[in-house]
Amino acid sequence: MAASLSTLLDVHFLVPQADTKRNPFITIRQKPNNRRLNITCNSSKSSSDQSQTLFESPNPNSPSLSDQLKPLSSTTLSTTNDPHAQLLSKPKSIWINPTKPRRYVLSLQRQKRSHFSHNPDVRDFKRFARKLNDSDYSESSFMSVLEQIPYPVTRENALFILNSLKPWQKTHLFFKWIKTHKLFPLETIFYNITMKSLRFGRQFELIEELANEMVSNEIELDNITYSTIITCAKRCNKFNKAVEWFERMYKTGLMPDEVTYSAILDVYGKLGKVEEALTLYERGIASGWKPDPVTYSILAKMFGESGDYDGVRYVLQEMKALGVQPNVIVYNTLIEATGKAGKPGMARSLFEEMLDSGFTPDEKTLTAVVKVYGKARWSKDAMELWEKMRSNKWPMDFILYNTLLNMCADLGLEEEAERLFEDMKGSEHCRPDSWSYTAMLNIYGSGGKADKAMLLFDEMSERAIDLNVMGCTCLIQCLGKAKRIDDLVRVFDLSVNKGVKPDDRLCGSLLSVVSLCEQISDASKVLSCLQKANSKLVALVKLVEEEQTNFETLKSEFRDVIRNTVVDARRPFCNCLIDICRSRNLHGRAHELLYLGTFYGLYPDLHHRTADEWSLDVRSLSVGAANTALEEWLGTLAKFVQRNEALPELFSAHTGAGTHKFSQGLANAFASHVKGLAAPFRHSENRAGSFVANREDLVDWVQSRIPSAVSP
DNA sequence: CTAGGGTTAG
Repeated sequence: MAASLSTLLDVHFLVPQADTKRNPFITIRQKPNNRRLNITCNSSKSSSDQSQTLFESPNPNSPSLSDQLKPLSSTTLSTTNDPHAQLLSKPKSIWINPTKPRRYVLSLQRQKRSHFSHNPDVRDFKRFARKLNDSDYSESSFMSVLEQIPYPVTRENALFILNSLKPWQKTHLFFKWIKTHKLFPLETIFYNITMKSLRFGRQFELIEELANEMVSNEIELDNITYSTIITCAKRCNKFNKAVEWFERMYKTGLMPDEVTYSAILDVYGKLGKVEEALTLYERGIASGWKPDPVTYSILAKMFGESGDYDGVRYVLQEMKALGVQPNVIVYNTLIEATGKAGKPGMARSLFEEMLDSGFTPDEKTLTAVVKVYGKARWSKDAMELWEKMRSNKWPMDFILYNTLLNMCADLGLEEEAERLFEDMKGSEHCRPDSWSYTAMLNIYGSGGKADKAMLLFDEMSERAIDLNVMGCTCLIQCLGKAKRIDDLVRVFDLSVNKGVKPDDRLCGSLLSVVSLCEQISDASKVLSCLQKANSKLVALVKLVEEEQTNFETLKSEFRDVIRNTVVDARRPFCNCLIDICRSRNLHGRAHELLYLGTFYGLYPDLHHRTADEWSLDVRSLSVGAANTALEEWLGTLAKFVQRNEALPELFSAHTGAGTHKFSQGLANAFASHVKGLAAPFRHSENRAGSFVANREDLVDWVQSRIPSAVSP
């Protein structure tokens, strides 16, 4: 793929670069983040990441900036060879410099479609098409029905049938039938219609076969052919093929129109090649193209995928500059993109602007907005939105319902979720599915409502809705917290028997229950579940609990388990192991595990030091791990005090403010631990979720405890 | 899906 940019820029476009200096229209608009300066070949990173490449030496495979900016006149087609040369005389568009011949990367006129007329006998053919569609799948029975085709089989009738058939196999068979019977010459449109059907079946190989057949039979490939090929390749994730056919189009001298052009723009977007897409876009603009909303939807989606706020702003700015009005889809994409870029306020104003412009939001709009509000923890806005949805009778679908439920789970809105869930049960088209149940189990799990969770579990069996692995994880967490170990074992065994494949998160959940078990007998019941899912992890637990275990053995087994664990579950595993140690009074082992976790990079942001302040951030730690980390830290500080080394004015520990309704635990546990140690940390008044101590108090405290060491 | 491009869920 790395070659595409250079080929597009240097060979196939065969056009001079837009003169942005002389072009008053372009110069007023800024590319996001000065993108011009950091063109990279594989720009899948976000714009902020890309800034790192700003001063690096250029990739030898990618054209240098000056290469890209130099006029390509030496390699271009001459003006007179340009099939669209007449466009050069396009009268006084303000941004076209009339003294400078301009080359075009796309045709400003969309390919016209010839519409085929309906015959009087279309009714017969309609009936016959239905018969073919109802026929058996096999080639032989399709062909036997086909023998009864009404007459005359004119070009129009054949096109009508071709257009009506599905699935793709039947379209393809009928196409071959037309070909063998040679009733009339196969024009481009026959190929185009057939390819479209093949695209539904994602049959890229067959499409390519037809395209090559067109080339060898000298049947013209037009913009419709190319855009169909390109979008099929895209849907089959054959992006290199999409680019290849786009380049082939230029080679044959055919200009893409805006449909084909935006199709390839989307290919670059899907590849995360932001620079390339922008270059294409700008060259289109420089050709005098006024893109339609589809193009901006593609660009907005691309920026949304990388969470690029500057990019989203660029899209808005461009639309405004060119006077393109967004439609519902563009608004949907923009709202989604601003949400992903972490700008909920912007997303909300876009939504309001959309309503003010008289648009009715659809399911996708509302799903996007709900996600934004949930992520931003804007419960009030979310609930107001829900009321509006009901009173305006805006459309709902089950994805929107499930998104609302997930949002309630994130915000801890149990009653609201229950109301929604009841709504779903009473609805015709949005009955709760396994995702809905998972969201409810999540809510009950976080809220410690084991009874309600078990009722749902039973209800799922009655309704034959499968519990998925996440639902199982939530339920197990919930039952573990409620100390209902026998129910937990029953749920686990039933789920596994029904085909739930335990993943690392589920194992983490079981492990955390082990740390909560006060009775050895309970712990061993849970461990026997874990044994079936991850026996190595159980072996590690045994090793951790065994006082005789030497550190090197622990280290190598720990590394082994962590290496075979998905990244997201690694820190939770270590947290739980530490909690197990703390609950078994194995404090030394807990410190060893914290050391190993830090050593293997599971706690990368635990410590921060500036000249004025040293801080400890335990927000991603469990209670036991946080306490262990605090002890470790105080021990280190004590050594500093004893050695009379330079200390900052302020010390702080961050436990998080617990914005989540159910997540107050860490701060409370931390406070009581601090109290137990009589350490001089106090809740910070101006920083929620932080404990602070000043140097003087801390030094006094350490000295009062000397010579007894603070930490092991 | 009436020859071609864009949007929704842990």
